[in-house]
Amino acid sequence: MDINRTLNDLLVGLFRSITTIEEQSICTGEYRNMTTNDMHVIEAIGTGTPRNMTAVARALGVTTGTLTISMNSLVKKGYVERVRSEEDRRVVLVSLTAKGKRAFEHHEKFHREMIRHVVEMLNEDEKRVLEKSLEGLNGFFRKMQQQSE
Amino acid sequence: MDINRTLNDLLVGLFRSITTIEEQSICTGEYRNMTTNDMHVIEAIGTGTPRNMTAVARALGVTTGTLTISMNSLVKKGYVERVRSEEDRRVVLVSLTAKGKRAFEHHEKFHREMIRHVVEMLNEDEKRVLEKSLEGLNGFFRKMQQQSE
DNA sequence: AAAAATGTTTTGATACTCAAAGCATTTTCG
DNA sequence: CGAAAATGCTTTGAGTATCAAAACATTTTT
Repeated sequence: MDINRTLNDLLVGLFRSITTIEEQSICTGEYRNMTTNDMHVIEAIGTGTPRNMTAVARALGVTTGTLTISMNSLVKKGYVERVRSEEDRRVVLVSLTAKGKRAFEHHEKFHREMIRHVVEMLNEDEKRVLEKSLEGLNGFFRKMQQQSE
Repeated sequence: MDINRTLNDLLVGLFRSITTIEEQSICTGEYRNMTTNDMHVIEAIGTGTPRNMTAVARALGVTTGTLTISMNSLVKKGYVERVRSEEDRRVVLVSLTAKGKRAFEHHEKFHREMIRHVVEMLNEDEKRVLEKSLEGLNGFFRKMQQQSE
């Protein structure tokens, strides 16, 4: 079962790479003062209609307390806008500023390039196989996660 | 090109799952007081002959200052042993204690299980496609890394 | 109207990170 | 040889990230 060894090494290597490279290639230039965490928060807020803190926190898997801290920094850096909801004044709605949207787009582009690079070397059948494998993996992990809850 | 979108979502989801599940399933039981970071340091030290701080720090991609802090905690928790080298008294050699080796083994087992589960649900062709895709990703990251150096 | 629930922020504590300064030891070279 | 440079590690100072629990404001329930 040598393929197991290979897959393991690949996955481990990939993990190390993704964290470091994503950081290196995203938090640069105009976005130099942005951390990886900032980027993930921006990604979770998205470019649609404003979202409240609880929803974003849940999407990120952190507490709202933690998210408040992140937002403080993002607002100060000019990526995010905070508005109290008029309908329910307990709620805080967050959304991306123009600068925040540019950063979002920058991140998306990184992802698209990454995918393009992988997909480029696969034919249609292989793409479908990859999709199926990844879905299987996702299912497995979802199951594990539910088990431990 | 809707498959690109799907693949991207799958990869992003997968990445999120793996980090949380790894944490949940490793830092438990006997290893409750261990952080993910602790685990990665233990992994980098390995079960072979003692290694010096600089080598371990480089393997982890952190500064030696950061590693010193991690080591303080790991030594206090009883996972790691620190010894000044006799040949070159500037050098500090770190190695896993018996408890540290058990933790290492526990982590390895998690990886093996994960891979086993993944591989189990793929046939030979699918395995090869997955391998090829992961290699593609690795290639992409290597290229990016070289660019930014 | 009082009590409970909800949404967010604040607080207090711990972990992780880096750059730069400091310390001890070894190597280099005049 | 002996001073200067280099090496290996730790400490320091500062910033970010994290959580649980307490505090606060507002809305909903009773």
